[in-house]
Amino acid sequence: MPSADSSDEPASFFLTTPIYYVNDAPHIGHAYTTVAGDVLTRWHRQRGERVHFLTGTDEHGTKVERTAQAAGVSPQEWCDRLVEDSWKPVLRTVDAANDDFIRTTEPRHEKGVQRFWEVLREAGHCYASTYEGPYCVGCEEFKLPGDLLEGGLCPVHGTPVEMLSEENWFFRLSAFSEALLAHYEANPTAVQPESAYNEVVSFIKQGLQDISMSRSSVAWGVPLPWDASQVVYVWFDALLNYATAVGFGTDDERFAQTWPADVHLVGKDILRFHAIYWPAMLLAAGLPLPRQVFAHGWLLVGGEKMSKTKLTGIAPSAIVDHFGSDAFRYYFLRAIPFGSDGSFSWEDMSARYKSELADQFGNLASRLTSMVERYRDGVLPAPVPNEQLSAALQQAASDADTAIDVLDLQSAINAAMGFVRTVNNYVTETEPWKLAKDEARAGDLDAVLYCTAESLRAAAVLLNPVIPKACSVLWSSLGAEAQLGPISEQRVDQVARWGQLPAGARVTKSDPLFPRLDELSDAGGRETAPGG
RNA sequence: GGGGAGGUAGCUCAGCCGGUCAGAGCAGCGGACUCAUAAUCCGUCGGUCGUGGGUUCGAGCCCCACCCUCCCCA
Repeated sequence: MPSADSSDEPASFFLTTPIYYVNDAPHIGHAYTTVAGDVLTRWHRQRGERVHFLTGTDEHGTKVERTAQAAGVSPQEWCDRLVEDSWKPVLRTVDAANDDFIRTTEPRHEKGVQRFWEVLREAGHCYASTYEGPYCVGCEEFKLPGDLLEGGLCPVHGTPVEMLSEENWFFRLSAFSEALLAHYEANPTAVQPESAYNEVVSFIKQGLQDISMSRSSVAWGVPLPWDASQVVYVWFDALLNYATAVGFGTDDERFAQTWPADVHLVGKDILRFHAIYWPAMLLAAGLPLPRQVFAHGWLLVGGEKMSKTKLTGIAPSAIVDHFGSDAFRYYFLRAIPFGSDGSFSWEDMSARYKSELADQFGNLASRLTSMVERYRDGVLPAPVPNEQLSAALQQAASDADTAIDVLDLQSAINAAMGFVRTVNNYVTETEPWKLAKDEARAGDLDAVLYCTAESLRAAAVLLNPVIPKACSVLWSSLGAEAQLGPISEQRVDQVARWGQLPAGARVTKSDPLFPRLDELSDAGGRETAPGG
């Protein structure tokens, strides 16, 4: 994305996760999206761009209302509790540095939602009509055809649903088929990966139907400004968070500066809402469309999609408590091509932790820092050039940066880790421990130690978006902090400039970056066993 | 019911428009080395490419049928 801007203003990058349904129990699927967004935004920050990373919670709807009632509290109290006790802690668990957290029950959101639909209604994009659909009396709500069990039974009650109708307001979605198609034909990367793009385009080609955007049977929601008997249907409320969070309806100037989003990260299950309904809403309002909707795959456990009901939902903390947040972040992005489904297993997680994080990366840091301490009293020798390592670094940095542009997080990580491999190889081949035994070769030893340290400096910068805690420790351990400033301010577009670590930097051996862990107890155990 | 994705070494996966395409990483095995978190480096074993047909001089790669998994729509 070359920004043709000639100004000195740093590019801005606005990225979102979906807002998570507050009533769900947070599992690793939610954390996966959040982590991917966090890594992307950290990378963009290290490009020197102004970044805005948004996440939040979706809090309206009958289900919330009902569970709150069952718990004997108001829906608002119920949401407050879930947000504070369940959702915000997940961000800390996975070490996510979001810039904002929007809740759909906040005034800034509700105001924006009302403003938005008011605009659409005035522009003639809404009309009253009758909605008819399968309705479960037990749930007191309409179901989507896809929600029903075999034979048209309610998935909650297992009882037959009835066809019921109510007066609703409709959004003229059908009016935007052409415009959406034209947009996607002109912007083939606006929905990624390609399979998602194809799905969206063929769905639009089937013809879009107007869609009910309000509900009269629900109380916990944003009231329509012109019809207080109805609330905005939860999706048409939730999607607007991306706009209301950056000022739509409350701070027009800020909104104009920030919108549109560069990337909406979504799970493939909610692709249609983001790639069809949402852009159509924006077209209706005359607003710019998001530059890209990226649909990532499912996390599978034991070959099955995770779900709360099947007990396959794993809490992020279950993994982080054992492996740490860095390993969590690393594993899911490294092991699974972003955009594809991927399987999680404790075995694979353990194997990658050990082989890649501990043995390849962590151990390289140990090798270098021990040798500098042992052979040079912890004082880094003077910079010397190194063709081979410079070239490898240049390539890795460029490959990683290119990969990030297309959200290929796996390749970005592989590029950095490939460089780590090169450096391990370099150390083995140059045999500094032998040089150390020969006074006459002190200069050669200096060179090897410097080149290895300088390579680690670069590796730390490149991996910092993914494993920030470990890289920060390494950064200090290399004595880089004092000379070069905080690692988070190191630019990825400058990382390949050789010779940044200065002579005399204080190198100290730290605790292992990724210590060996105890074997996980009982084979295949833990709470991951697909519980019968 | 319609549409789509996928089934390739023990594991996770690459294989673009058919002709060194039978590959990588991990695991396993053997060797080198000792700075290091028993780490590193090198070498190596390993697959009738879901099943059955077909097209072709030649097919994981094309066609048909079937089996299995998953997704979307109805």
